[in-house]
Amino acid sequence: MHAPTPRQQQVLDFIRQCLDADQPVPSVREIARQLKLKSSSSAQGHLTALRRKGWLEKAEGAEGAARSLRLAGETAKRVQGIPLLGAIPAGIADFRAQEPDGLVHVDVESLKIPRSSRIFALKVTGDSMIGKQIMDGDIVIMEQNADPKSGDVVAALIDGQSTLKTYLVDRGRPFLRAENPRYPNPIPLSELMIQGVMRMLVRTPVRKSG
Amino acid sequence: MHAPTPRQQQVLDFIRQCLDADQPVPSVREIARQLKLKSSSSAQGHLTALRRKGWLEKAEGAEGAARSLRLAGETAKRVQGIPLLGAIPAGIADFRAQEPDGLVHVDVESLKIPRSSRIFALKVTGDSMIGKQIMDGDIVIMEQNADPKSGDVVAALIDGQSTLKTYLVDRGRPFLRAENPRYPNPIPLSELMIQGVMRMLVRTPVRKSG
DNA sequence: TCGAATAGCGAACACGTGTTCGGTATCGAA
DNA sequence: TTCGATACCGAACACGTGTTCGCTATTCGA
Repeated sequence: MHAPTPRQQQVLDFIRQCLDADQPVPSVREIARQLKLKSSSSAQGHLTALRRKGWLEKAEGAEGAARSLRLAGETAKRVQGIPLLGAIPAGIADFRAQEPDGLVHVDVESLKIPRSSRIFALKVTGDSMIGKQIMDGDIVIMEQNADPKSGDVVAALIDGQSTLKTYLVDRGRPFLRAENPRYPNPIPLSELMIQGVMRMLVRTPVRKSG
Repeated sequence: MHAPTPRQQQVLDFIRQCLDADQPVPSVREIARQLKLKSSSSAQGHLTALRRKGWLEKAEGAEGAARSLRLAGETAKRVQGIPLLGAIPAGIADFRAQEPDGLVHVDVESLKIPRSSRIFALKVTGDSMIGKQIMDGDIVIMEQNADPKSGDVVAALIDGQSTLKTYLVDRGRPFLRAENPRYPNPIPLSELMIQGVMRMLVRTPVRKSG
């Protein structure tokens, strides 16, 4: 990807400035006006150069459409709002009714999860997974209805409470383990309900003030 | 805010669908075509109704501009592509030249970082921060030029290598500590260059196949 | 029964807008 | 020197596009 020339950089800056100000993408003539160009074709030249260099894109099938340019690498489709459920008091049937505590925005594409899967997020409480470097306050993104592999972290429904455990298979027998020496020993996977498999972890450290 | 009628809901759905597919906002006639309307004015009617009810907005000063409608409540772009730098071989001056290994997409708004700050991402290698529950392979999002508070995780330039350390202040004297008993002891913060302060951590566990 | 809201049609106007073409000029590398 | 990239102008074309106007029809309360 070639670097933009200084003049082309000004075009990029202006476009970004418009988007940051929550304005629509500027039109060719708006760009020309901003750069004090007297012809729209001058701006057009910079735009085609930037597209050739890969800094700007058009959505597929939007050729000729107004204000349809896009800054490369800033696509929106990658990101989804994921419902953040505090603790899950009941089974999966209640998922729809469960009021999310908020939304977590995550680059879903990087997870490589099939579109058909439902995704939800949990806020971790307690240190039961400290051995897997999962702390109190972390947010885990879970894929519902996924097959866990041995070693995966899963959310399991135990005594009406959703808790994180490590899913392990030993000689063909699956069981769950809490990654903390203070917690009870292996739990045989009998009638437990696996609610989801962890696909991502997000931590936002507490910000000190002052 | 009045509820949209079923027909108006279809318009909203179509607009959202376009945005999710990373397409530009549909034009009046594109909406008409989608709803199988034979006149653009029909679609226009729904749009004005939706604007009156508060479901759609136009950016200030964008009256009459093409494709400048916006779903209400979806104002600023929450997500940004953050350059992922593998290891930083030299000082901050080289940041611009540093070719990013990729982009990490993160909900920047949740970080509450001022717009003026530069943000970058590092892939963690090694276990030097295991005591802070940071593993090999994790990605940390750093804010450049930020004031670290005691206890913050920072990226510091030591011997031409960027490494993660904990920043601590003891009796007014700042120093760095690696969160791993096997690693050397506290490092006095003399001529060290703090490159950034950790604001977020993202972990994507390795996916087993089969 | 009247009126407002909803839903739709067709036509037309006035610009907005992307795009193309031909032309001039400068600068640095081959 | 020639060539390509960069940079800009002016003009023009062809649609895209938002918007308005007049018209008809249905539905649902008041």
